[in-house]
Amino acid sequence: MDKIPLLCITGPTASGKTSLAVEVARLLDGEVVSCDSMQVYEGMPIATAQPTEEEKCGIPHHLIGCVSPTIPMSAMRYAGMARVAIADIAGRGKLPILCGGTGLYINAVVDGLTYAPAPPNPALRDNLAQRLENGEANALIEEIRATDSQTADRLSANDHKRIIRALELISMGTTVSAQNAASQPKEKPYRTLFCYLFPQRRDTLYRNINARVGHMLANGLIEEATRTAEISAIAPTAAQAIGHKELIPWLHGKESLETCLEKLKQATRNYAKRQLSWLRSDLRRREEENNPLVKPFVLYMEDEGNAQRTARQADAQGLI
RNA sequence: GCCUCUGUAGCUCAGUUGGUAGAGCAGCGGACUGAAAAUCCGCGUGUCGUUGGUUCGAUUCCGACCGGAGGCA
Repeated sequence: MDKIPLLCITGPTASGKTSLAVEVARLLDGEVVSCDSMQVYEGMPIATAQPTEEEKCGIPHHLIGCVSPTIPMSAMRYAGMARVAIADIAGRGKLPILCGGTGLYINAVVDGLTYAPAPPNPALRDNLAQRLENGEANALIEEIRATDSQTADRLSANDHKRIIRALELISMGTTVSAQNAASQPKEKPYRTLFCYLFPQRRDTLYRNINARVGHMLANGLIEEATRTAEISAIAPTAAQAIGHKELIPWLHGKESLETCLEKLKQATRNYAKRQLSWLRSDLRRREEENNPLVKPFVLYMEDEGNAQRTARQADAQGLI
């Protein structure tokens, strides 16, 4: 049976993924599935730069603003939702276009990662966090080493999050290494054309980011942040979004608005750099893997006609 | 005009009891498999404001000058 064709568009924030996806969707009769850990949440459309109706140009978009911020999202939960959306779009004879900048979520979908039955365990996490506070990091790493030396070797004593997750898996009778080894399916779930949208120059990207913060401000970022600040039940996951948390010192009168906006821009630049680091390594890996079911290619932000180029690639790949 | 403080990495500042210097942030590179817009790792040569003097040797001590902050007039 033939695999569902999938076009994937990724790149750092403010690289122009959204408009590229819409243009390509119009050329190829597609629908967009957002792959963004924060755009899925409702109530924060400005900070997370969700596409507006005008930007969507009538193209249906999925998995945007559809989850309550009180729910903690995860790569696994997201992947499940995305698979349903992709199957639905393809079932209607349209081309699914996975578009977003959350690399881990993209891989969960494109590579069809599977997960051991080891859901987050809040009580255990609290307990371990407490022990880490008490400076037991090295002891905990030794605990990990007993069953999974490979992971223990790679962990830094400061990487509390990963130490906790490793022990969480062990408490469920598995390990990070075992989980990772088992997660790769024999075959990729889709026939994917994988587009990386990269900046040719870093300062162009940073200029876009700075400008975007200006637009957010003009479009009501402050009102949105104020509203979020009043929601006490917001999950820790959604609370991590860049855009609101940076304004809190100003809302509390501790910092000038100007300072907070600078911080916001800076946090976004730092984030974009991390994305680039992930994406470059992801591209390298896919090129080496040379899997016939996942074809990577690179586009540059500054180039004109990227949509046409993508459409031609999709055609050549038999995606349409 | 006088007095005091101050001038060290892109920014904020440490420091050298005289042997040419180091943190945080920024920036750059990397990692990342049920929190990922999160989390973690690595990378620090800069006329130590300028200019004279003392000294084997000054960014460090002394003088002058220039810039900044404050105080007294």
